[in-house]
Amino acid sequence: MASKLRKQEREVEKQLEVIGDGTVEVINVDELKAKLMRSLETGVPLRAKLGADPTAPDIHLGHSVVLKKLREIQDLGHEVVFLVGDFTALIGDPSGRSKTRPSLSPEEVEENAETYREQAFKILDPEKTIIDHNSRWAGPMTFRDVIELSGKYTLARMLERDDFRSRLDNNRPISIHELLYPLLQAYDSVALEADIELGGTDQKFNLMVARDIMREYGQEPEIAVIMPILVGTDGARKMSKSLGNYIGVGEPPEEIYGKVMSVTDEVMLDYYRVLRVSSETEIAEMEARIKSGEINPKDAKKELAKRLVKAYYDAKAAGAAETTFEKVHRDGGVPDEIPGLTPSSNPVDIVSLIREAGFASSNTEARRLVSQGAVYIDGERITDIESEIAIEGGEILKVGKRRFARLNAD
RNA sequence: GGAGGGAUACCCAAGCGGCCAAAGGGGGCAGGCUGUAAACCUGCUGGCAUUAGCCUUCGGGGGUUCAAAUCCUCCUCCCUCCA
Repeated sequence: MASKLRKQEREVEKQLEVIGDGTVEVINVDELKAKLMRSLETGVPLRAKLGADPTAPDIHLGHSVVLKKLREIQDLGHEVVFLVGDFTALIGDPSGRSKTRPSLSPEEVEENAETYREQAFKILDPEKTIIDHNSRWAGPMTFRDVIELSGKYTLARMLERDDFRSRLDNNRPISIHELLYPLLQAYDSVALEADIELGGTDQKFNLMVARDIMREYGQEPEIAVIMPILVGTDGARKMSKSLGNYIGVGEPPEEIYGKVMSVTDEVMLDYYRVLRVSSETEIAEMEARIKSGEINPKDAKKELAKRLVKAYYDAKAAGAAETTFEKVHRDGGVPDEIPGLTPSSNPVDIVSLIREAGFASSNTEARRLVSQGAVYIDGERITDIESEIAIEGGEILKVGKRRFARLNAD
């Protein structure tokens, strides 16, 4: 009996470690411990929730931080609910910014959600993931229900949120529905009776509200597992699709590889850490070696790029992406696979050729590229805007460092 | 209900009668260098034609003027304050 108990304790400790690894914060660890203990005793898995806003369907490395944690929890045998915020999406824009997002139709939401799911399942185990939609309970809610829900929270507490506080202080607008948002999200947890909710640090406030609201509804508050936010490829702002500084998990291998390579050395180290590509000790060691000059940061970055491609494709794709990258960027060569192009006339003037290849959106831009020395045919730089190119077939048009087309004689 | 502020190119933001295709920054693109699509330096960044030049753009319409992003007027939208 005593040994069984000890075994359980060890299991709980193990799970706590797995869940806590790489997090910024777990609120609250003691409560989590109690939940885990009870789960082991009763054999009922915990239910972990992740809310997904189906407005921007491309899952990127930033999302992967949270999804990966969810997968780990899943692998511990717990239940994972992937909650599509279709109802919230129909209302409009909840977060920060002033710009109103156009409301989406249910069809659009479903379409986005489908893409989202597909990509999320590159990380989550599709067999063990429960998909739900918050319209299921939020839709039938009456105004009366909403008032009741609103009555469980105060403005003062809402204003604890930095975002709201600073907007209020700076005389910037806060619309009412924005105040409702955390409540709605919190209610999702009530409806699901979630044990755990995942989120980035930017979600901390919402997660705390959820805990409070759950208590108000007589439930045990969920555990907030808070993950770090991943910085975008620009190294300045958080990774997000709308900022265009993201690396999508659904992008082609060469693209992922290349984008990782374009990131600064500093961001690279951050990616190693936040994406937990290596263990903390390995990363620390690597960092020291880079500092001492023992390792070239470039090689560390290549390793990162390769591992990430491997995570979303396989080792073969990673190798191929690396080969292509080396060929193009180190050796100034040509990738194996490049799109073909049959010009509308032969010979063609260089400006039309560039435009037909889609490498410039106007003649002026095409001319600019030529005069900047960005254009090559078979490795030979074209500097004369008037150049007429006679095509025999097989010539390689290169514009800039990374845009290629193979020309066909027609 | 009252008073005020604002809308400028991909984004932020100057300009407030001509010298404005419109400062500056960001982003993007290109070149150089390199360790790479890092960092750094330089250039370009409305379109057509590239010689000159022409056309379109400063929330929308209408005006004033030889000439407007800049002045007047109406409209639309956004924000703030007072009530």
